[in-house]
Amino acid sequence: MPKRTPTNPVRSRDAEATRLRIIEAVGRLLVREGFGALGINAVAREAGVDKVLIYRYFGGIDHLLEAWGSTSDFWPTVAEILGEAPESDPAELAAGMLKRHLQALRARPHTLEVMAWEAVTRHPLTRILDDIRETRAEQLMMAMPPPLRGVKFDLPAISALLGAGMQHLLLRSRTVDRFNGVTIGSPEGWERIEAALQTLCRALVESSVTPGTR
Amino acid sequence: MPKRTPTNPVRSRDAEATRLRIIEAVGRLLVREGFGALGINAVAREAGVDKVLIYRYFGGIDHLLEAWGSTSDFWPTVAEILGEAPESDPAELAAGMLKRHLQALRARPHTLEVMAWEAVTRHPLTRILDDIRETRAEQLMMAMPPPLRGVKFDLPAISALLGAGMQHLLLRSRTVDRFNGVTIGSPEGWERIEAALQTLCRALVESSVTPGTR
DNA sequence: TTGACATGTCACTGTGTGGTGACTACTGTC
DNA sequence: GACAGTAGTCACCACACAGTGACATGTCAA
Repeated sequence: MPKRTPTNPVRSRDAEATRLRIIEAVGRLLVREGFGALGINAVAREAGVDKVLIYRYFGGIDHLLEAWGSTSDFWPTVAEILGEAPESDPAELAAGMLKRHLQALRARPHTLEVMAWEAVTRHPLTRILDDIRETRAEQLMMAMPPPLRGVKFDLPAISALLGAGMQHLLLRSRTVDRFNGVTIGSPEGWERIEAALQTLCRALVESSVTPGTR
Repeated sequence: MPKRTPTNPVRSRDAEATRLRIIEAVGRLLVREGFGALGINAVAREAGVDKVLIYRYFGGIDHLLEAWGSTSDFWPTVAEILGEAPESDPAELAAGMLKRHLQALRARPHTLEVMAWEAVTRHPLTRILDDIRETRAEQLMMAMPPPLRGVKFDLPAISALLGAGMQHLLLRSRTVDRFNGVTIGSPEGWERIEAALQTLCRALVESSVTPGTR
């Protein structure tokens, strides 16, 4: 039996650094090519690491993604965009959320790019985002003044609308998809979304977001 | 050399019907699973046809998609949504386009689902949609009253914004992507989009779209 | 120094994919 | 009926992928 000797030089031998390199490779890959390009081989190539190490350290692409999700600054940014401290006035609130969206969009387009990919592909990570959305929606709902609380002013719908951007609602309309009791695709679902969109727009118009203002 | 005899029964022997079955399979697959699931093998499976026939009849997946695009009712619907006959009043126009979007969304969710997929994946078919958008944008631009024509009221940006939905802009922001002279991702690109969005919202608010009205 | 363990490398399997060549069987024309 | 052309079937190739087993080597403690 021939003795096998590695042709490539053995690398750094620093497990923690290697883990980090892998996770960072996930982020780069995700931002550059989206979830579709995410695979064991691709991540291994991007990180300059043998794919066996990915299996050994993370146990597979799903766990690797979870690790990325819990270490990267992606989810906190999402939470921030979705609205950490809701204002009391619904008009201000809607306008504020949209403003945050636009600001984040301008400052960190990669983040929302990944958010959109997530919404489109309905990746397992979607569950995490859904949880964040739901929590934020409840917070916002509770922050409403009593006459508006959850009756006509459809806060969950607005939150969903802004949460991952319109595309989330546009894309998943076919499947029976539920968000905070709104069945996306049903007539009353669309009516609620229409109403929410209108309210949002009114708030935006009345807000301080004007052209040319930075 | 052993004589080869087909184990499966030979099928209908109707080329036109087979072509149609293949094209219809593309539509079903696209609606059900999106562009990501679209492949020679998948289409062949869906159509119940040997993939060799796809190569022979269409010459590959790209040409097959073009054939689907030119025979299905997808693109006419897109053109309709993007606005066939622009109104003269910009507020009416923006509101009308958004109303058409919402109506189409409610009536035919599959169509916009495919549109969104197209926007996300930047599939070769995107070129076709871009052409439609550009044409519509020029039409709308020309239909503007003189004081508004192409100065502050950013019609191409609005058209793009509504064209494939917000997701188009959200997703492709990272790459240097040009639409009607607006470099998506550049500061002035975002400012124009912001302004366009605000104008759109004002138009929507002033339009006849009110909650509960059908 | 020696041994255990962790870290990294290589080789391999199985599966799915896009794509092509070669075969069989049907159909219409002369 | 013989023939050509077309429709359909099968077998195969090269490639990329996810996943696993086995080997080599560095590190650290006893």
